[in-house]
Amino acid sequence: MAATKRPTIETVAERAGVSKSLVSLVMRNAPNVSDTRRQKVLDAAAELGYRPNLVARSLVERRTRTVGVLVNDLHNPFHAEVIDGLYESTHERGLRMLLGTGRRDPAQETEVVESFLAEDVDGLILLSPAFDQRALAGAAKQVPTVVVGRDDLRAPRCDTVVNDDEAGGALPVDHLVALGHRRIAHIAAAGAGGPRRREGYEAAMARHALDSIVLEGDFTDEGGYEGARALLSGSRRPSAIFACNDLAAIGALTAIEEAGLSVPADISLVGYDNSYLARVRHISLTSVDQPRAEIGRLAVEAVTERRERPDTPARLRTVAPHLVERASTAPPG
Amino acid sequence: MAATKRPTIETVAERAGVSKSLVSLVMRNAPNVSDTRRQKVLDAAAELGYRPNLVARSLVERRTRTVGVLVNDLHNPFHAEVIDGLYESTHERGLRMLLGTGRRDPAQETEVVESFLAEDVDGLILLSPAFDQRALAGAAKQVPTVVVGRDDLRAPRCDTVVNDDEAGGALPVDHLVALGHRRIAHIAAAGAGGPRRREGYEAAMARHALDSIVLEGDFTDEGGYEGARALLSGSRRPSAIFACNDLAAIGALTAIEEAGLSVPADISLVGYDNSYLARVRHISLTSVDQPRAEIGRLAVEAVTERRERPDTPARLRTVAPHLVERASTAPPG
DNA sequence: GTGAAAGCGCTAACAC
DNA sequence: GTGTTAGCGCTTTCAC
Repeated sequence: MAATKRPTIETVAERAGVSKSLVSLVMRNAPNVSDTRRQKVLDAAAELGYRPNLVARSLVERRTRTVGVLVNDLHNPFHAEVIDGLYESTHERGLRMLLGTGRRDPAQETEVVESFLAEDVDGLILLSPAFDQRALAGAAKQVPTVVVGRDDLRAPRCDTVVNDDEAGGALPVDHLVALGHRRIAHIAAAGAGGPRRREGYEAAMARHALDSIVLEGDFTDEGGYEGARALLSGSRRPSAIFACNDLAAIGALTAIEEAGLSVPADISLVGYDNSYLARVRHISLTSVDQPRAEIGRLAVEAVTERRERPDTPARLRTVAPHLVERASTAPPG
Repeated sequence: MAATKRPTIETVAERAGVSKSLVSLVMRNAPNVSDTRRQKVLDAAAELGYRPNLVARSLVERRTRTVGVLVNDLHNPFHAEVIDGLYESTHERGLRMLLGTGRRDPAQETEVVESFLAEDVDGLILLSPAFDQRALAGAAKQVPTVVVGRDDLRAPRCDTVVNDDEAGGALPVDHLVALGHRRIAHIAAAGAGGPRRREGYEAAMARHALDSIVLEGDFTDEGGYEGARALLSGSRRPSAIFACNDLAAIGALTAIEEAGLSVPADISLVGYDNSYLARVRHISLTSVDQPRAEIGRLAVEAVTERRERPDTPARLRTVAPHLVERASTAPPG
């Protein structure tokens, strides 16, 4: 602050009695420096509390070692965990992380991306953006860009990292069938991985020669609640419900209990995301887990690889989901 | 990327046939520019897709318009929401947000703060840091620093923003007493606001001439579960339980149901944080809300104010919690 | 191995 | 109102 001025490379050079370039080399652990002088510089730097100014370094290197992460919804616990994974891998590679959110509004998201670009970020990571194709293509032209969580949004030189939602949609079916269930319903959702999960569910049901029972819902508590109510009021009640995500599953749980039924005695329930919610003992929801840390790792890898080879074709990276069994599923009563 | 080089202020100046400084003024909406030339510059910039290089600007202005936010645990839904509030207010003031996490390890946190300082951030916002006094004082000496969520960590020129946990601890008691409860237990926790909440609880109980019943737990599901089990197995069962946070309340809920009792018929239950969990209909937990958006707003305000007047004494900003009533509390059966 | 000099893209004085 | 000049603090040729 006002009090003490931040020391510069020049101050250190004078103090150590060497040139600025030598200090620069030492601060970056360059190999070709004699041990005596290196130590001299290090001592001087330590005494002065010198820290290289990253802004100046970024300017001259024309790279900031920063990635811009755009998240459409920070409240979503799933995203929070992906961010955590992202942070881990950026940190490992010595990258910093700039965070922005567009609140699901394409105009705001564009604005955030613009500011990332102005900042000269090394890469852009977009978590389930609400973005349109054009905006994405524009960004991808300027900087390594990767979309996470949507595989319907493509652009040249823009990489994608997704969980294999189709495989994920099949897992609950296989699990429930193995337990003995035959009437397995799905509460579906549009957007993000919803349709893919549904496709996976339907394919798996067909594979087991069972009839699909699909109800349109959404990714919310409310959507799951309404969906389950509709299912329970129908003529032939399902013995198991697979909801599009954990939150919808909890909504379904509420409806099931309100109907005087219990989980898993009367109805088995499966969610998706293996979020915080699913892990709470009181809920203990069987759920499909997306490996978040790996998603983060792959996204950062995509950015760094594209920096090195900007013109390789856009690549889709997929991670495999797996089922985590908990107390909400059991053989049919 | 490699393909198109990013245009600079010079390119725009040539294209528009004016000087660099004029372009600079226009890009920052300076008032004293004639409309004709302003438009000329704007057109040239648009044609070239020019965007001022923020890194260069930061270097010369000696400020980055960036705040570094250190969060000890991104998984914690409470923090995620504070970050959201923080983002809102930084965004409003044209600040960008750099995010880092130290995973509750003081050494890692220090490292993150070091990198923020090297980056020349305008301010530091630390969410419940695991930091020690010394490290904090060091940071606060260099840049406006504010600690959020801990009031036991002070340093000169370092501001603090906390929820008034003591007041928050009293709210559930008043609410429960109003409903007719007299045997109200508290599951306490050490760390963060735990002790203050407990003090608030104890003071309120005393005020109502009731005996405190406190059980040491922690901020986890498990802690709440064990705490509630102990309370339920005691000779005189409480008619209401106030847990140190929502997660512990959910743990207590599990224990209560396992004991064959129900909420709120047999036991009323109150949590703290009014998190995502409390709002899920299936849980519908009465809980003490900390105004997260306001916390974020105050933290950013603290940073900007201290930038202007670095030497004002450290200031503690407090926000008032309030109780959100839901289905988990009712008059004693 | 080490130092001198140039310049990254921008803003801020200062002239006109 | 507008243009010119001098840096911001660093890395990077390029000599030595």
